[in-house]
Amino acid sequence: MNMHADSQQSIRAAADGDGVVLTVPQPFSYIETLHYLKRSNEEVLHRVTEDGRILKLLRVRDRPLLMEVSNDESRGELRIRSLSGGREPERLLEAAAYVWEWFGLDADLNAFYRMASGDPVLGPLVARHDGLRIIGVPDLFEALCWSIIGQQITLSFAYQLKKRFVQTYGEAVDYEGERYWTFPDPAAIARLTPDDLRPLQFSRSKSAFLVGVAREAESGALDRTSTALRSGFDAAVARLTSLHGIGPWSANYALMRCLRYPEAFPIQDAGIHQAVRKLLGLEAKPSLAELRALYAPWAGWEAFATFYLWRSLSDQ
DNA sequence: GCCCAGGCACCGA
DNA sequence: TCGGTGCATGGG
Repeated sequence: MNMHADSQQSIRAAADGDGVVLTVPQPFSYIETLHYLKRSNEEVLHRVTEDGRILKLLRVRDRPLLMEVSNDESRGELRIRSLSGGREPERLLEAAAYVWEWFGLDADLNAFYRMASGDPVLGPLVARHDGLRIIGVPDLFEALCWSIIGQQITLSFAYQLKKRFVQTYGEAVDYEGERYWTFPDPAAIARLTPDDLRPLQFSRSKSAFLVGVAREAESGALDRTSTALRSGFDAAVARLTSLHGIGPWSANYALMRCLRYPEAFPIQDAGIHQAVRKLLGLEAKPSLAELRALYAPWAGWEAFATFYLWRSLSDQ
C-alpha cells in the first residue's frame, strides 16, 4: 500500500490517542459514501453499522487489520481506528491511506462540478448528490475480478457470486460475533483450475477468466504502478484488454475505479444506458448517436459522469 | 417462455 | 473493422 503525498498532509494522530484522524477535502459527503457502500446486502468486503460506522478487514503489511471508519461531520474529519490486528502507528497510517484512496479523496470534485453544473443531464445530479466521490477498488486484482464477475448478469447475482468467491477463498477474522473477509489473494486463485469455480455458479468463461487473471497477477505482471498502466490512458486500456476476459467495458471499469483515470468510460454499460433513458424520459434505451452527443461535453470527466449516472439509478 | 442484466470471445465476411 | 452468435444464471 502506498502513501500518497496529499493524504500524508491530512492525517494526524487522534487527540485521545485512539487511532488517526483524516481531514477530508471538500466537498465530501459521508452520507453519499455510506449510500454506495450499503447498496447490497450481500456485500462481504465491508460492513456499515446502524450508527454509520464502516468496518473493513484490510491486509496491512501481510497481516489482517480490522479497520473502523467513523465520521465527525462538524469537523470535516474521519477517524480511523484499529479494532483488531495491531495499533502501531505505521499500520494505522496505512489504513488511513487506504481510506484516502478508497473514497477518492484526491479528486478535484470542484473542477468536475464546474463542467457538470451547466450540463442538462449531469447538472441536476451533481446538485442532488453534492460531495459524492468515486468510491474505488484500490486493489487491481480485486477490481478486475469484480468486473469479470459483473459481466452480463444482474448486479444482485454478481454480488451473490462475489460473496461465494470471497467466502470460499478469502481470509476471515471474527470480531464481536461478526465475520469479516479479505478479497482472495491472487495466489489462492492462481492454483485453481477453472472447474473448481463452476460449483459456485460461475460460467465456464468467468471461471477461466478469473483463474487466468489470478495467474497474471501472481506473476507480478499486474502491478498498479507498472509502466504499461501509467503511460497514459490508451496504453493502459491496451494492457488490460490484452487479458483474456477483459474487454473494453471491464478495462474502463478498472481504470475508473482502481487506477482512477478520469476519462475512463465503460460506455457499453447497461446501467449507464438505463440511467440516461430514465433521466431523459426515453421510451427505449438511447441510441449510440444520442449517447455520443450527450457525453461529448463530458470529455475528460467521463468516470465521474458514470458514477453520478449510476447513483441516479437508486433515486426515487 | 421471453427478455434483460454493470460483456466477452470467437467467427465469418 | 464490423456485425452476428453462444454463453450461464436469475428475476420481472
